[in-house]
Amino acid sequence: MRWEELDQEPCSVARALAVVGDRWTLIILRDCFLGVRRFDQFESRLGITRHVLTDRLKKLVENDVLTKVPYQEKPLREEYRLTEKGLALHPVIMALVHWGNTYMTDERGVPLIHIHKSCGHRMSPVTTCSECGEEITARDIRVEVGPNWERTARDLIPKRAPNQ
Amino acid sequence: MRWEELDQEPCSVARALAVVGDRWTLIILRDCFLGVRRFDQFESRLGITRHVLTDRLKKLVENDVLTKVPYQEKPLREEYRLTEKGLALHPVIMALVHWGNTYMTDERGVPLIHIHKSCGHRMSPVTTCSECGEEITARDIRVEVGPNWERTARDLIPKRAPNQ
DNA sequence: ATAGTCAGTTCCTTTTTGGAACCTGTTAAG
DNA sequence: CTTAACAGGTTCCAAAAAGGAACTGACTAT
Repeated sequence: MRWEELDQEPCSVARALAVVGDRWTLIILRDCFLGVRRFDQFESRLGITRHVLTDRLKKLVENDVLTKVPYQEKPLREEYRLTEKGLALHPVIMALVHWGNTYMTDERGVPLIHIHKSCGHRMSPVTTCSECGEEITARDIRVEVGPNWERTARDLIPKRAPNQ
Repeated sequence: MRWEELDQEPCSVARALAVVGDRWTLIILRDCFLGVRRFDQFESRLGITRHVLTDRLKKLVENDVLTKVPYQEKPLREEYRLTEKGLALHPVIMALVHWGNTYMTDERGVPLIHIHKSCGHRMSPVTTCSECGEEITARDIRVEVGPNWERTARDLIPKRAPNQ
């Protein structure tokens, strides 16, 4: 499968990754959430090549994750800001940060900490059920095929091997 | 910056992405969470080339996200299972699914639905504060440099541009 | 004896990335 | 008035990664 075909897949993970699933995009977005907005800031902070940065920013704008906002004229200069769709990726970034903090830190501990403005505490993200509010883990969830997908997507959920 | 240097970065997102940040890895892990465990199942479901699949599975095992478990001898056959570290990526996958469901669905609606076993409802993931339990969004969080990082990481949080 | 299964490996071509230099419109410095 | 700096790119080429197909090796089933 080629990468461009991925957004056609009957799977929201695949479709999400068609937009944000490459080597650099999520790191660019991490910087967006830290307030970085300009081409040269991304470039110097990330160590990304200009070519790839141009391409990724363009794709993020095309997919309505970022939007270009002029901050001066003569010459026209635009900065990149997160849209609502882009801001909605915050849980993804937070989940990655939390996993990195848990499993990938060295003896100095976590590089950045997150303060919940309204309660004032240093926090970590907890994924909960929208219906009952309980914390959820992988073992708490059962996956089913969506109502309009029965016919076309019978392989979305794999059959278990005999020994499973 | 080369990709292999990314796990040295003083940022948990970068370190997490050093493990799971490439085009295929998170799709492989999505299938792991659906119960896929064998090489040929991944291959036929994903449309990935064998070469890349071999490489990604090997890296996931090296990083202790998956583990190889023999399911037969003569000839030796091993399947890939999520470790605890791998299971801990569930919030990342759930966040991606939810974002994909919200912004990338077509007229047929979401392909897969998630049932919370204990409450029985169809649910979506909500990211909350570990300290007060409130739902959090990007605007509710302030980021600060961790206690042991003041000297080395003064650029982790960018200075704002004058017009911001 | 022949075909099939599983988990790869090898070989070759195409695509993507890394890295450096160059371009365009404008303001600032000497 | 000439030169330099800045912001946000584009162009060019070499290196790395991915796609695609065929091959391997240790078995099992027909």
